Amino acid sequence: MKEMRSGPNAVAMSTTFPELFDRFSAALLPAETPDATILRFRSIARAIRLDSHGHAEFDPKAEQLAFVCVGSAKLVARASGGREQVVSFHFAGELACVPGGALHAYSIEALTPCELLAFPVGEFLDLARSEPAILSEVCDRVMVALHRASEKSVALGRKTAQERVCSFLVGMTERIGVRQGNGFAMRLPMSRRDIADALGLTNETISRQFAELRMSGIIETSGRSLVTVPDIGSLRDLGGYMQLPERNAA
Amino acid sequence: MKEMRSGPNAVAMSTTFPELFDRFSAALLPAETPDATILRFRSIARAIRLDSHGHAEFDPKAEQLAFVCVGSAKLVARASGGREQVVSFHFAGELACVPGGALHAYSIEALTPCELLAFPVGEFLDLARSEPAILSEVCDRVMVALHRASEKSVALGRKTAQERVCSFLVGMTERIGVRQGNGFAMRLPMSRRDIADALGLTNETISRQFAELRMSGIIETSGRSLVTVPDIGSLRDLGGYMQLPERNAA
DNA sequence: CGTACTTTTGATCGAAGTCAACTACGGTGG
DNA sequence: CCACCGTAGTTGACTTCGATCAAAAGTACG
Repeated sequence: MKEMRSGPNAVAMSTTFPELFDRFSAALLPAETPDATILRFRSIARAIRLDSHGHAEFDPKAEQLAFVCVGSAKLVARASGGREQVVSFHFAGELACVPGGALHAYSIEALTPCELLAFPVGEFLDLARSEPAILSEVCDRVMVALHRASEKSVALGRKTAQERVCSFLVGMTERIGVRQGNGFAMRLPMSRRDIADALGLTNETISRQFAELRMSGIIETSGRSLVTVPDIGSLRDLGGYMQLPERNAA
Repeated sequence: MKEMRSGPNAVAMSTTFPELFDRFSAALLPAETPDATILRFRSIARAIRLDSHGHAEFDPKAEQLAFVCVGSAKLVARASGGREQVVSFHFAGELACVPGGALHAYSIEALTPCELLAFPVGEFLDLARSEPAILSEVCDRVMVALHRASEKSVALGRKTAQERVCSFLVGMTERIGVRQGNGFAMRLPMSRRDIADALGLTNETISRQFAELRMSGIIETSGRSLVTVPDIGSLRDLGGYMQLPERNAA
């Protein structure tokens, strides 16, 4: 029971536990799941409510699955010397895997007010085993996370600052962008610093890259968080991606 | 059937398909799996035999699961300008996830002569759904891969060259090292260049870091591939890891 | 035993980091 | 509603770590 500790900004909020759990079960538990199983998932779920910038630390030995019910969050790893790496960003409806027994310290931090359900992986998978459809859904989601991590390692390992920023923006338009003519508009919930920590850069470098992209008309910004991309193609061209030979009709 | 294309070094080798498949099924299919299911796995498995440095390209649209039956391999992503990132190394008995529909081009390349079984993910998971134990095992392995990727992104995003090399060596001792007194010895199947491509550095930098570690007595080397680590603790201290507060007895 | 490739070592360069100062956004209270 | 203030973001000057370019030395292969 002591395995989760919430940070200073952890705060009571509106949504009730049943409401949170409903969002989880709507997303991950198939309709035909027996009530008994649902109840057992309920009994291992732990609600975490975070104010903006609030953070949740977990027992470093116990791996967790965290379902984001509302809001958005980042999964952060800490290395020596206070260095932070944002491993992934997560939006409502997504599942985050918080490693246990790792050599870095992981935590989940809220980008916006945020409500999560955390499950110890072991017990979660034990239950899921009784319902292949759940296991299959979890497996799919973990694979998506792995693919994102693979793509990201290319950026972190081999790309320039500009390419990293462009790939980041391409990825974000796909996840939270709303179509706008030829391009996209989006409200980024994370700070320049968060972006820097995700891309292995500094906030100054992010700022400079945003400035350049603004100059060349690739993006427009308004306020701290609103970004519009008039033409997603030119942004993608700057992402350092492999030019795929496939060019046939969909 | 045209989804897999083997490179110039793909070559015929000793192990027969039934032998390869047995290794796969011993690792991933539980004893109680019905013969019909085993047969269906067999029918979607595709054997890939690679000479040292041979490579296998896959249909970029179709995600694959590749089980390494014998030998060792690297999962490589290619970005524009011929840049390569080694996403992960894999040894016999491990499962590699080759992303499909990605913005980079992925391939598997042999470090040593190597034999794989490749499965299209969709069909694989369809079959696995009938046997929760298989799904559960795959899920576990994919999570391990995700954790490694998370830890690696800390290295790529926030660590110095020396810290990256030390974390790499720490990870390798855990995977292929053989205990030797206080430390470990191992034969690294990958070249300096492979290590560089995995750590987001150059082969020159790897060479220089190895030289420094040799100087300070942290490692000893013999020939190109033999590395011994007299004291794993001092190597770990240089890895830039979080100094975990946990210091209690096991 | 020779030869081709990998590794090592050295010298120089450049992209991003660091340090510092200034600006502007957006939330709070008057 | 507007003025104020703290934080986040921007911009500039300089530094640094690892990349790049080049050449020598070492391995392991035929």
